Amino acid sequence: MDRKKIDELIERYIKVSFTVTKRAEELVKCEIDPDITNEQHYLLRYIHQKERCTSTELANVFRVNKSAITAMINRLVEKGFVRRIRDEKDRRVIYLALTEKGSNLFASTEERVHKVVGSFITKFSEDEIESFIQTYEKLANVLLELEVES
Amino acid sequence: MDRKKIDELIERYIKVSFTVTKRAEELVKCEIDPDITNEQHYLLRYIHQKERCTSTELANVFRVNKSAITAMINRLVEKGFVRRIRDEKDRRVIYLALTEKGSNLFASTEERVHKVVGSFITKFSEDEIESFIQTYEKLANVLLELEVES
DNA sequence: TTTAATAGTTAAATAGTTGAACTATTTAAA
DNA sequence: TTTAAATAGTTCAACTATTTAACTATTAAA
Repeated sequence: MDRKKIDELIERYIKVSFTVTKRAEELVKCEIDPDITNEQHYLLRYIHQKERCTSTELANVFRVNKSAITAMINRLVEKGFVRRIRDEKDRRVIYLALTEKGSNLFASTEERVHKVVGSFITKFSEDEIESFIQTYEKLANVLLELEVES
Repeated sequence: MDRKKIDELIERYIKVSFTVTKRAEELVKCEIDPDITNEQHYLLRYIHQKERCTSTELANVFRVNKSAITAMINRLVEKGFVRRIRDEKDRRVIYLALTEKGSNLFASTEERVHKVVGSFITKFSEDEIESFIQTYEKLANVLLELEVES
């Protein structure tokens, strides 16, 4: 691959990822309950998927400091969507889980988010979207592997 | 495409885009001058590319209210990276442009960002990355067309 | 049994964001 | 032509998200 082509691809990637990220965030915002933010919805998604998890785990997955997680989780706890459960074996650890209310909010919101994502994905052929996502997943794995080095 | 496959693709897309976005933001942050934020770098990039633009245009491209742009541009002006230029024909309009200092900062930062993006892109074959970006661009266009409807 | 490390919180500071109210200016309508 | 509507941008208050440093509590290791 020659230098010129590489530079062209880099420029295109930077531009397109900017556009898609901004627009996708906006679409998600339209679908979620106005009572929560996009980031809060992503937290609910992660906790839902794991059933329960710790602040340290969230900080690592969301790439922020633990204190940022404390602040966001506090808001979700205040709103009654998340609860803290102290580990009885290791009393330093506090597990986070969705409440009934949080679970319901997540389910109904995620259904709308799925619909809107689906409305775009179905504009592509199965082959095209499958190979797109495969490359995207490879890229994600490359980025995830970096962590080992740091 | 059957329902089950669609749902699988949606799940994979949501997951992978989350991961890549978070990790990419983190990498950019490592490369940019600690004196500016990622969003500020993206503003510098856009203004650089357009040579000059307005707040209204930035608000539309960055998908935020104009008052958010005012706040961010104020910070960049205070730091001496951006200057405001009043349009003499239509005195409501204020053009934004990079200063010499802003231009230099952007150039050196963008070089590092290019390098790090390049280090990932070159892990893929030209064919694979070309078709990945093509689909990504199609997706961006689908999202950009929505604007007309709203 | 001190010392290290780990898990999480608090507090101060800053960036980014929205929404409403505002100024200034230009365009359009009566 | 004068008044009303639209446009461009700013200000302000309130809020979320974030970092860094200092902190508490608890567990693991020397």
